[in-house]
Order: sequence, then C-alpha cells, then structure tokens
Amino acid sequence: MPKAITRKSEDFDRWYTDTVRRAELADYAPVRGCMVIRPYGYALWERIQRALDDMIKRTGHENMYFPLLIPESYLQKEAQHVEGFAPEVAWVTHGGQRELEERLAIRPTSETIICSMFADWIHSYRDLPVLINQWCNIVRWERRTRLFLRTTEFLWQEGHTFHESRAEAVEEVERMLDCYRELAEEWLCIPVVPGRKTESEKFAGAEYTLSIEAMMSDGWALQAGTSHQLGQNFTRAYGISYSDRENALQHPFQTSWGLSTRIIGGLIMAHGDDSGLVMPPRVAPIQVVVVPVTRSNDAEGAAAVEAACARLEAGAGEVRLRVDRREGIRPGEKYAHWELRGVPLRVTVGARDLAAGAVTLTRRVDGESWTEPLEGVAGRLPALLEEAHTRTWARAETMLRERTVEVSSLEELGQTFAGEPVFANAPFCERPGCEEAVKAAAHALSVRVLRRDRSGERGRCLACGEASSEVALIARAY
RNA sequence: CGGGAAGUAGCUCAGCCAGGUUAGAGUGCACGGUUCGGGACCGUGAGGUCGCGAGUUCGAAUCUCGCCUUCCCGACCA
Repeated sequence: MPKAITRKSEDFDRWYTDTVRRAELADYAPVRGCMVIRPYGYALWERIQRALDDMIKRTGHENMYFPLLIPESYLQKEAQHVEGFAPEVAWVTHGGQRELEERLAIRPTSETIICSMFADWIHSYRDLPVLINQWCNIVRWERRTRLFLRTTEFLWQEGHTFHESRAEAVEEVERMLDCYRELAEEWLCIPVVPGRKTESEKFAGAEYTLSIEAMMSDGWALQAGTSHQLGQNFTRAYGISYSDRENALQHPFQTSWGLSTRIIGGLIMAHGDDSGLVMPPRVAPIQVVVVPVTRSNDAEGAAAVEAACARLEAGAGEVRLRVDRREGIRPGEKYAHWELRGVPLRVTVGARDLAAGAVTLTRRVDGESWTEPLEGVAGRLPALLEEAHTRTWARAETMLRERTVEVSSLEELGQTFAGEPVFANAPFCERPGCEEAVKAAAHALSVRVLRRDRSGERGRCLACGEASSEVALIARAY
C-alpha cells in the first residue's frame, strides 16, 4: 500500500475508506455490509457510549435489554411501520434443521417487541412514565453499505418511553434530541442543525421525527441522531392501555430515539484531513502520545529521555496518555502513525530539547508545534487538550457557517448546487409537491429538516411562493 | 434491486488478451546490522487453496458458466 492515504481533495470516498482501515478503526467482514470494529474503533465507541449513557441516566432513563429475535406477527401490528421496514428486515427461518412455524425477524428496531411486552406491564397512570433505553445491535438489509455510515449490522442505543400526555412525549423527544446535540457538539466537536423531518422522511409509524444534521467536510449532510414522537400509533396497535386518574382507559403516548455507530463516520468526515483522523479530545481513546527520540549510541541521553517519559506518564493523571516505546521505528514514522489515528496532542521528548529542560508539543488539529518546559507540562495537559477541543470545534463551526447559504427560489437553489455542496436554508411550505420540486432542483438534493431554530419564520416558499412559516435545510445527504 | 468495474502475498498491483517449468514486483512483516528531531538503508528470511464452486482441456491465475464480496453510478434507507 502506498504510505500516504488517498488525498481528501482527490477522492473523498476513497479517502474515507482508506482512513477507516489504515487507522484500524474497522475492516470489512465476510458478509456483505458487515464490519469488524477493531479495538481502536471500539474504544472510540465506548467513549461515545459512556458520554451518552451518562446523559440518558441523568435524564432519568434506565437501561434494559430486549431480545434480538422478534416474531413476525409482532412486527405486523403497526401497518406503516411494517411497510417502512419490510424491504430491509432479515429473517430467521430455521432452528437447526427444522423450519420454524413462524419466521423470526432480526430486529431492525425494537418498538414492536417493546410495545408487546409493556402491554403486560402498564396498567395504571402510576406505571407512567416509562423511561427505558437499550444498547444493542441492529440488522437492516441495506442495498448499499459503507463502513460505519451504513452497515448491515450496527450498534446503537434505542430509547423508548411511554407517557400520560402528548405534551410529555413532545417534551421528551425535544429533551433527547438535545442530548444528541450536546453529544455531537460538546463531545465530538460537530456543530449540528436540529430540526423536524418532513412527512416523507420521518420514521415509519411516527407522528413526527426530529433529527440533528451535521455537515461533513465535503459539504454533504449526515443525519446523526433521531428522536421520534410516536403519539398513540403503536400503543393503540399493540393494545397498551391504562386507567387514568379518572379511571378512564387510555393509550399512553410514546417516544423513541436512537443514535448509532454511524456517528463515528460523522466524526471521521467532519474532522479528518489528508494525514488521517482528527480525534476530538474528549472522546479520543488516546489523548496524548509521547514519542521518545533517542540514539542507540547515546545511552546517557536515552536514559534521560526515558526518565522524562516516565515522568510524563506518572503525571498524566486522568489524561489518556501513551508513550510509544516501540524500538527500531524512527520518530518520523511514529509521528505519521499517530497522526493517522488522530491523537490530539503529541509530546516529542528528545535529548536536544531536554538539554534545555524542554519538550516539543504538536497539536493534531492544526499541526501547530511549540516547546514547553518539561517541568509542569504533565499538569498542563488537560488545559492543552481543552484548547485542542476548542480549536477542533472552531474549525468545524467555521466550515458550517461559511458553507451555509440562504436561497429564496428553486432557480437559486439549482445554481447554488451547481458548485460545491452547501447547506441551503430556504422558506418552505411543507407541501409534498414542493418537496419533490426541491429534490429535482439539483442532483441528490433533499430537505434534511425544518430548522428548529427558525420555526415560525414568515416567508414565501421557495418552490410555490405561498406563505410559509418554516425554514428548510436543503442539502445533499449521506 | 438495476447498470458498470474489480477480486493474484497483510496492502497496492503486474501476469490473463494469444492456457504450458518452481506465479512475480513494490510496500508491509520477522531477524541481524548501520541509523535515529518528519514515513531510513543494507543483508537474510517467512508469507499464496491466484475470491468460491463447477466445466472445457493432456494441462487453467489465464477460457466458459454459476455464486460470493468490494468499488462506482442510479432507485431505497440511520
């Protein structure tokens, strides 16, 4: 393999695949669309999981676990839902040699099994709200797959809640969408646009779907987390009912929300560059790498370098620091190795700097390099990581801002997308015909969301010119 | 799921069209040495059911058919 990965500007898709594989995040498995998440990639997922799981717990939810296999009859009770998922459900038809009397679906999502179980457990308003979550794997037989972004099997969390009132459910989907926003922005340094999906893009069976949309560095949009207000669609279909405070029988209101390993694809495409990954410091499996620089004919110098490395290690505290002590590899190769893996900070410890009591630091996100006294540098690492975080965020935020435009007509939209892809905001009336017109204005365009931050804004729909009160985010999407 | 391309060492590929000793290169890997502040060099060595399965043939990496996987372009989707 060539030493350098494919340049991002040259071929973005190849750059992505090269980076994922060379950085050892994941690799292809023998079954189409399936991937092996390798230790470095899984460590990243565990960091993301931990951050999000804390938020899920903080907002009052409990984790539990439902089975992988779902009887076909369960899946079929909510008509729109079945229809929506029919093309991508994988089925188990045999147990050993024997054909099953009823096929079992490998969960494409768990609403159906969860509703079926909670129908037995919810009887009274005193049983509500139900606030649960599960971390699990999902299988969807996708036509076209890409590592992390769209795989046949993926990992995610799916939250499921049941409430007494629509108002509570509405509040819940907003709250959880905001957790996703917080995860993306505060932890992954990915600025996102929260909003509501159009009818045609919403989850099958939902009253409405909210999502956060992130901009990748090629200007394409990535749906990075979704939150669905399911109303009573499923609770009616699955016969979940309870006696309310007036002893009247009611169906609870329900929500579900999910965030998957897809977000890792988003992290890669939002921050990566020609040298490989750029890890946001708060979730980076390795936050600081120390590269010792020694000469084999200088035992005294080597001892001093090792002593300094050991001191950094001892002083790292909570900082995830690794000293690259591999022998026989020159420093330059180690630099490239860790840059490919996106480690936010590198500390180079060599006899030259050490003679002056100093070490060299290099920040991954902007390549900036400077020297610091060895004394006290370990203690400064958290602050330096924070600065790396701020810069990673700032770079992504600047990109989003600079590549967002306002358009007011289909013609303007078409002209805009004749150039580099951007996020286009436009007044939009939500009529299906107008959505079709938007999609037709340029190749691969779609309405990503109706922006939550601009809901209620008066305007004239870019397609039909009639009064509108929503602003659509229009983009090319993964 | 339609249209196209590809699959030969861990990786990138040559060889295939015109079937014929023991299947090659670069890189990577292991060991030894010289090196060492941006992907070093020399030497030695290991590593292959030529994607899988049938067929044609005295003989198949090479020709034919089927299947699997990957990539690109569409339709579908987190």
